[in-house]
Amino acid sequence: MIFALRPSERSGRPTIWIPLVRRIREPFKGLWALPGGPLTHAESLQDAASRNLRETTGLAPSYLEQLYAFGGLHRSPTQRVVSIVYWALVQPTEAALADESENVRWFRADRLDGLAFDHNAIVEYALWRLRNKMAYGSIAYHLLGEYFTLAQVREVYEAVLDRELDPANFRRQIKATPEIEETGEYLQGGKHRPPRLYRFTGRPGLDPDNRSTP
Amino acid sequence: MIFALRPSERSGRPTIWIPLVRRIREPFKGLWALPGGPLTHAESLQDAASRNLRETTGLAPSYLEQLYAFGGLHRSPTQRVVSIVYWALVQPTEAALADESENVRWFRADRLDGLAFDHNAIVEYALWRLRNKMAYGSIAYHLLGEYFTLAQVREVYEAVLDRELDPANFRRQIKATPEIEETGEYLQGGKHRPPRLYRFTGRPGLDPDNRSTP
DNA sequence: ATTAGTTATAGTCACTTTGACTAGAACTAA
DNA sequence: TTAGTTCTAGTCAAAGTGACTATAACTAAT
Repeated sequence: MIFALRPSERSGRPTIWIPLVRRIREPFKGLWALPGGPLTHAESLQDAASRNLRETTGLAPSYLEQLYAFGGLHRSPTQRVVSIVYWALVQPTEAALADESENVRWFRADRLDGLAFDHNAIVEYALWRLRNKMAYGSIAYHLLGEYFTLAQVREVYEAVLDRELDPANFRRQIKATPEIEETGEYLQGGKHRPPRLYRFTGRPGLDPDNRSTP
Repeated sequence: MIFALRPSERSGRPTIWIPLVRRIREPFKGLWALPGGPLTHAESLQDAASRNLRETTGLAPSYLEQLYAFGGLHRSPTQRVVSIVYWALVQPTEAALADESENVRWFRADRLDGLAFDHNAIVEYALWRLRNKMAYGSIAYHLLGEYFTLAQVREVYEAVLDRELDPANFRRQIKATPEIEETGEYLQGGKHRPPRLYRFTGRPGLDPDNRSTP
């Protein structure tokens, strides 16, 4: 499951979107589903997730993490399927490059319905995890480019948490995190005072399965 | 992976222990390993975890949650193995009933070394998750019986976080959580003022894979 | 019966964090 | 030059936290 920021159709403010692929065979032929594919013998779980991501959407994520292993008995009507689901965050520049076609399209993550299999529940759970991680850790920056303004960070938080935040208080909190670095640059071109640009210097935590990989 | 509270050999204060099983065949024959087994076609992931737990140790956990899916290429020297690991908390009364034998024995979770496969790394990760969950959510109570004193809760925190906590401040925090209910009972038999007994009224969150199960 | 020892429990105090709010700074567009 | 907008720095009260003190309530020893 891939999360990316895109401007809302109406307000133009950033919202959370995910790409889905259309099922071209049974079961659930014609319905939209999460991209995915089989695990081969020669690749780790994370490598398989990366590869499937690239093959179906052409995306290379800046953040990739295991979400959950789903293995209920009746997930697919035809056979027993165990899905080890990963979720990714991609930066806007990346997301813009994603292949879009008749069978691959972006949707707003909070307005999905009628997906194949149990994919609606999976998206729900991923959104819940995203909100949790956001409230605690430093993950919002993987949805932005290398340089960003504090207002952009706030918009990410507002999009994910679905509520407005006080600009002054939010700024105070972000500036207290040591991983955010001030740059000398300013974003020009707005119709107002130009905001300072910042940079994220932290590294995402390694997945436990990859810790001992050389 | 099963966590339970047991008194330390030296200090007698509660510490975290897990049961391990001895490998009776190659690879890693003779080494200690986490209990586990195959997933059959007719059971969900959680059911399989429960069953394997019961079959190897005789335990029925009061708390069971998916930990992580491990699928690195070289986890086993003989074949490719993907392990979907669950972790459980059991109450002391339960833990005392566990089968112990030549090939099943309890170990201190923080003093393990030389386990089979990548099981050392898995235990490390589980302990990290346990500490995290403990600091935030209400999970410590699943390691205790139905009734407990606030000092017992504090000892659980101290065992998992591996540091001492101020009794007065800890008490203030716990009493602020609405899920902890005062009972009229007191624990008798100590050589000092008898502490009040409390009860935990919260329910553990459902695993996402089981949400739609009837 | 009294006292010492131990833990339970309540409370104080300084310090930090948080949410609501005010105000000035710095830019663009009219 | 002025109005409009956002950026940015503050203030202030409320709530939470860590260190600490003091009293309550029991048991065991004298």
